[in-house]
Amino acid sequence: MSDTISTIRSDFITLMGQMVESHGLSPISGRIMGLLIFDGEARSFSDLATELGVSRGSISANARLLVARGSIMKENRPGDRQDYFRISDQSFDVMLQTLMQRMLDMSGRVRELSDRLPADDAEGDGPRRRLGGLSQFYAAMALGMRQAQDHLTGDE
Amino acid sequence: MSDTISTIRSDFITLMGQMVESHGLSPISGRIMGLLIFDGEARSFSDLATELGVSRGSISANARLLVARGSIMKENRPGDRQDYFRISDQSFDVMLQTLMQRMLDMSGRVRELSDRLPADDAEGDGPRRRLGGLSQFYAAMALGMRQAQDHLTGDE
DNA sequence: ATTTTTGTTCAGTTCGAATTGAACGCAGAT
DNA sequence: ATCTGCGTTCAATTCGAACTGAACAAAAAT
Repeated sequence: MSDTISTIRSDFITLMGQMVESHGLSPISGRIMGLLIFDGEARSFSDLATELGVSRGSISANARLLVARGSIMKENRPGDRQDYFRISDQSFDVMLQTLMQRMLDMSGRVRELSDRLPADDAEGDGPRRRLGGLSQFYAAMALGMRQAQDHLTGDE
Repeated sequence: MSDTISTIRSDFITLMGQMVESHGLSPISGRIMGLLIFDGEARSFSDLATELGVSRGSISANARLLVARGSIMKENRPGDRQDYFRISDQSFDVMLQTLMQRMLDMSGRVRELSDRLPADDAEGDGPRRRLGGLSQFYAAMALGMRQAQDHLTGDE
């Protein structure tokens, strides 16, 4: 079988590169996260560029973004000028939080519009009600994610 | 104030064009849905092209996709060869279902990889555990969306 | 028969996000 | 002082998804 650990590792990194697009991140950001999740320990800036086969410029930009989000952490070691990165304990939570925030934003924006609409005429059915429904939809999604969050942090 | 209904309608359509990107749809698909949600009633193929200011080719492709997803419905009227479209009652549910399915897929794909990994050595901490955690993460997201679904269909 | 209306198809174009790569500044080593 | 290694920056490039628009087929109207 070709099921060596390094094959799985490589597959996982590729998979992460694809999956994170639904989180609004670039492929390289996903692959960085994938590599750091798999390895667990801290890896150097150069390692990332070499192992992922991408330019240092890309590592710089993407790593900075991931650090800002709280998905990964930058470490600096005395006597070593290289930057090291490791996956953050909250990396999953950050993903969840980000998605949840986006849902709340959408809910709010739709609610703003629906609130400016005059009351629907006749028996309930009108634009205001429909937009209100969409706003509720996003609010329910956000709530569902909060429950997912509770579920994940609860039994640990 | 410039808060005429048509302004709000236009803003909502624009907003939908932006929001649906997180659902993996194109801007035009979102604007079609936005227009149909706002108006509630059925609109003709030509109306959509004219009001949204896009090519008929785009309407054709995007409307077909939305019909296939179950987000909108095509109507044909006797003695009128135009196609009419209206928002589907399940349009919100389809969005939810789609996202939930994606989460389940991700959970499964990560699980596949983690299952091929040898048991972690030492005290629990290893790649297998971390990938397992990610798989659980996506599973929890899917569960959260099911709860959102229940929440939405429950109190109506 | 011819013209018009309607939706589909697909080759070409547009557009922007992602990535590259070279220039740069900084800091330690020689 | 010079050189080397490290990370940042930004102009240029790549690449693909989204969109266009013209050609087309089908069906009704003239």
